[in-house]
Amino acid sequence: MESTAAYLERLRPEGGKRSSKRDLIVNVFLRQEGHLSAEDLVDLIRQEDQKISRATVYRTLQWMVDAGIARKVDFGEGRFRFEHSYRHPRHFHLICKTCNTSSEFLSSDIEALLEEVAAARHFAARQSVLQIYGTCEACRTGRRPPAAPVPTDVLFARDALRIAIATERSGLEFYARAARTTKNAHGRRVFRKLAEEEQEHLGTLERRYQALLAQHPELESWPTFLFFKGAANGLFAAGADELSRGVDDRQALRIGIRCERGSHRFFKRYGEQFEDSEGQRIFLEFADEERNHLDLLIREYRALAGRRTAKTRQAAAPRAKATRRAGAARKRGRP
Amino acid sequence: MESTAAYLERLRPEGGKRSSKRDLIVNVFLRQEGHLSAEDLVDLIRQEDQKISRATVYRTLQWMVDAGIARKVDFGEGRFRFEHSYRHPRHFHLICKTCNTSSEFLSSDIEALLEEVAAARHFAARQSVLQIYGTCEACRTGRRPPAAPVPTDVLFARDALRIAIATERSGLEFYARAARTTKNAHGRRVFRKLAEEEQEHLGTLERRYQALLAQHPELESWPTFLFFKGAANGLFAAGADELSRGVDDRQALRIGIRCERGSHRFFKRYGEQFEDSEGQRIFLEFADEERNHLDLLIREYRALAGRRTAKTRQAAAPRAKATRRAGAARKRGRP
DNA sequence: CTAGGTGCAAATAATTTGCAGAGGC
DNA sequence: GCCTCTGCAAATTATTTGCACCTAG
Repeated sequence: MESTAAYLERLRPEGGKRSSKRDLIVNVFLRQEGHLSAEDLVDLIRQEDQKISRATVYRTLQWMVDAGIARKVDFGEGRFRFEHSYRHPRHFHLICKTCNTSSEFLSSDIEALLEEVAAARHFAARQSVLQIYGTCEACRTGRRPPAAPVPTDVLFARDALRIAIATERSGLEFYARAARTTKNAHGRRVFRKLAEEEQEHLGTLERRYQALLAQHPELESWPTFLFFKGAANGLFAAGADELSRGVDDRQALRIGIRCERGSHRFFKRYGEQFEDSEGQRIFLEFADEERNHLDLLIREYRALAGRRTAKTRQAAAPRAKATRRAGAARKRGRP
Repeated sequence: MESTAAYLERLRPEGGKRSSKRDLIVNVFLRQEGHLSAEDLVDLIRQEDQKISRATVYRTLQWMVDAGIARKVDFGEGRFRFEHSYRHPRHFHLICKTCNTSSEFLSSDIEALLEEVAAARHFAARQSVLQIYGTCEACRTGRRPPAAPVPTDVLFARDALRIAIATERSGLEFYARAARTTKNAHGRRVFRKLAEEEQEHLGTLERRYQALLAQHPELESWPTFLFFKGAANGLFAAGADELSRGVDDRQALRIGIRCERGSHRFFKRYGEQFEDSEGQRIFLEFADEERNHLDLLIREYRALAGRRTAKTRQAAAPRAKATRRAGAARKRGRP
């Protein structure tokens, strides 16, 4: 995992000079978890160095924002707060007006809808700010939230893994069922192979999830950070549903392709947008895995469609539609 | 349609005194369309009365916010802007950093996802702020946007009508197809009756849409304000799709019930949340219409399920599931 | 030695407040 | 007459800037 020192070295702008003051401010800032106002940070700094000027803190904050180390956030309080990007993915905020705390979440579904809105208006979106104001659970019930805070990137990784696991699990179920129901011997082999691959991926993911849990024992007590309906709950579940209504091997393959494509997109989206830390590695790896599934499915689909086309060409001939679809699938596959 | 005077009378707080200064400020403010800063408003006011103090403008803005006449919005500029609620539904913002203009949209799908996130965190949401920052079409292409601005509530009404029309249209298609495919004579009558009702509603809605268009000739040149996939594109289209794969009358009714329930919820959501103007009336009327469809479908479903249950009870007996579902539907229906 | 970096104090910018007088009910 | 509203000027708050000095490269 990348250290704060390596992270800073990577982001430090060209032509700047080192300075012990700035280093102190940056280090104190990166040690914090929450959303600090400039004043908060001045107070923290003053605990270690009485003489640092407010102006220097402001200037250093601006420097960090320019370098991409910090993000300036506006909770409508009439002043800005700052959060660091180190091991801290992009996110939205829930802001409690009672205790003035904020918690974070990310929703892939919302992000997708935002993109659609921007596209419909021909608007080149660069950044989205989403804040839900209200009262948090702790303030309404009096219960205190769990003690030790978990870094956001860990929550992100946890949820990404959960989504991946759920996806692979329903994928496994889907292919296992397909293997059971198909009458065609080759089809059975294909689906069984796919089911085995899913089984293996599933094992890898579950081990990784357990490892993450071992590192952060309280991890599971924290609420969902990353919301996403697109993969497991949406696509694969619908696919399994369609399957249970009885489809042929070709349709089953097509459903599989649709599902794998959806989850590949999900992992790619978040892998690419990750600025730092473990997250990017995990996600791009998942994206690759999904891509491999997709390729396999497309190859199989192509072969199956070809065989069918040949067979039906001998008998009657109304399979043109299926052949065209196979052609479209080929175009989207690898060369 | 409610006048500004009636609107103010309704919202004016108890125990306050009239004042010609405040009246002037409020009236000038309500005449504006965009998002004004306090300074903008001072400049506008000074054109009509040189002596009005900046402090009074600030105090009046606060008074309007408290009364619900104005909303304070923060575009991250370091100062607040204000927009009035008169004929101006809740919305989100697209903010162009180049020309500093903002345009508005609303997405029922995003709002639904926000509610889910808040519920998952046990967070009592009171208000959501969503801003997409970037560059607008006009700034990128140099083309100027259409001249005469259309009030937001009119755009809202237009899109609501479009959604309603699309919903009714696919509902009509759905029922017409169901009437055509069912073998059962009673089922044919039921679906034909439903199709006729949809036809009539469709006519009403289309006339209303035309009337709105007559009032605002440039209306159709404005981009979508209200985004919603839940009704026409989502539910009914999926329903029609299911139907085309061949379902029996009972299933068709169940699909209809699901669709009508979805669109009823949509209209109720926006009808209830409307603060003012035409919008609320239109939406609640739509909600009622959808509710009537829903009731009719539930009655028919109940009757059909009853008949089936009686019939199958005579022959074999594995219909318990269907009867239980009919019972659940009854609970949700009117007494 | 020289371009940044820093501290201090003053400037700015948006908004609020204390207070004395004006005005509606 | 009382209580609210208004104008003016001063205060407050968050942030930036001018300037003289300091320090790393």
